[in-house]
Amino acid sequence: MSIDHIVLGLISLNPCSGYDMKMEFEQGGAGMLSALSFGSIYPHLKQMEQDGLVAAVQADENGRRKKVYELTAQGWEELSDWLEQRPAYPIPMRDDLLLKMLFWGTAGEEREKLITHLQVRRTESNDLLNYIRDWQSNGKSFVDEYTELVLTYIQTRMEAELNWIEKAIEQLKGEPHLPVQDPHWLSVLQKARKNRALMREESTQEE
Amino acid sequence: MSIDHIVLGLISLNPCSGYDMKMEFEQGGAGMLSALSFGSIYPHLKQMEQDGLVAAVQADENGRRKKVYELTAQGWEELSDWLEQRPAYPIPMRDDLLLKMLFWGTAGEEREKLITHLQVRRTESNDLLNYIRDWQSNGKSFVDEYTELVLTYIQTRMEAELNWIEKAIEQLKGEPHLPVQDPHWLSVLQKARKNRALMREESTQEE
DNA sequence: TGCATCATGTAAAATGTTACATGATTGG
DNA sequence: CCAATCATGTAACATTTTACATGATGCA
Repeated sequence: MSIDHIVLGLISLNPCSGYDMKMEFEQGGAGMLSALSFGSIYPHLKQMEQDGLVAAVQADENGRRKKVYELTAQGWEELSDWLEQRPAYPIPMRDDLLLKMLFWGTAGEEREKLITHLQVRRTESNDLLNYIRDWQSNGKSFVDEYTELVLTYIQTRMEAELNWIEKAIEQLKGEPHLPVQDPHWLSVLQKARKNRALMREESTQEE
Repeated sequence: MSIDHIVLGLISLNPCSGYDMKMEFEQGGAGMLSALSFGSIYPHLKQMEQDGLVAAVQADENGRRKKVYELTAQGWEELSDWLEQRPAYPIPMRDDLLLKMLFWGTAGEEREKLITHLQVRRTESNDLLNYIRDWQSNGKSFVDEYTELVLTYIQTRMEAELNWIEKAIEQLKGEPHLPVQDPHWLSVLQKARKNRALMREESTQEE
């Protein structure tokens, strides 16, 4: 997969300009699956035009100069080739909240703070879920059978996340659990390690 | 969030070397949330040592030279600061399969091929799910209450995905649906656009 | 008139990956 | 003894974002 394929796909839905694409990423449906900046979009379009994948038509919409791109035969070809290729398995999502939770215990952070993080996430995910629900019946966007399946996927994923958040918050409001599995006694050693580091700091400052 | 924070977190779990971290990303639990290469890990560790966030101890494990890193007081501090900061909302996941589905209709691809893609994905996701289930009771890895919640999250997400795949395959085996929402008649215009592009190609070749 | 939005583009800076170089040790 | 794995590191390369430059139009 590459940016070029996403660009090709967007144009296949509807001929559009670089600016239109950016809007699609920021406010449209494509934004849920990818993000792209102007500094990336324009040079790519330029290159793709040189390669004969897309063709620009100088269009003037409401008197505003605009370069609207359409796919060439070669562009349709390339898009089709990509679609048929076996999709790459998604690379791990770098999720700040989850990553923090992984280290929450050893760093000895307060449970209350983590609950707050989860509540914030709940609000944000809920907003996004509502946005997607609106989106597929907003009367403006193109939604075919395949798009609908993608939207269902994202909704399902969001709903599963919200359920999990609810349960996680409930659990964290209760008493802390002991480690489930800790064959090397890391949770025990960890406190000593941290204290040692802090001690060393003190003695250095005393010098 | 940055790589430094992930590195700090990994060391907080257990003092380790650059090589250990890579292994953790490839085969351990951290790999589900992030990926990192040697070319990224080593320079970062070097920089972080200079900045006083970590300290290297020349350790020899089984006669093999090894640089094991431990957090300094400043390192613990920095980790703690990051953990308390409001987590960034995860950036859109660039999922090849979903992206392809978004463009499947306009490109006029065959439904059978998409079903195959979904079946492959089902197998891969199923393998990953089994791996995670094993992981939390493999007798080797550290799993505390927070880690367990993260693992539950990933499992929930995977199960939701597998359910969705099942339903999607069923639907695609049936008759195609008409677009749910298409205010600008894109699906109608699209065929003409593609044909026009292909025609132009032919006439060019004839010259 | 002046600010927000539309619209395109470039160059510098940041960031990360791939490929390579190096060398020790374990196990078949 | 030779291949695989352990282990660290660098430099070239690829890619992307950020910041900046430019200019037109709509509207208050």
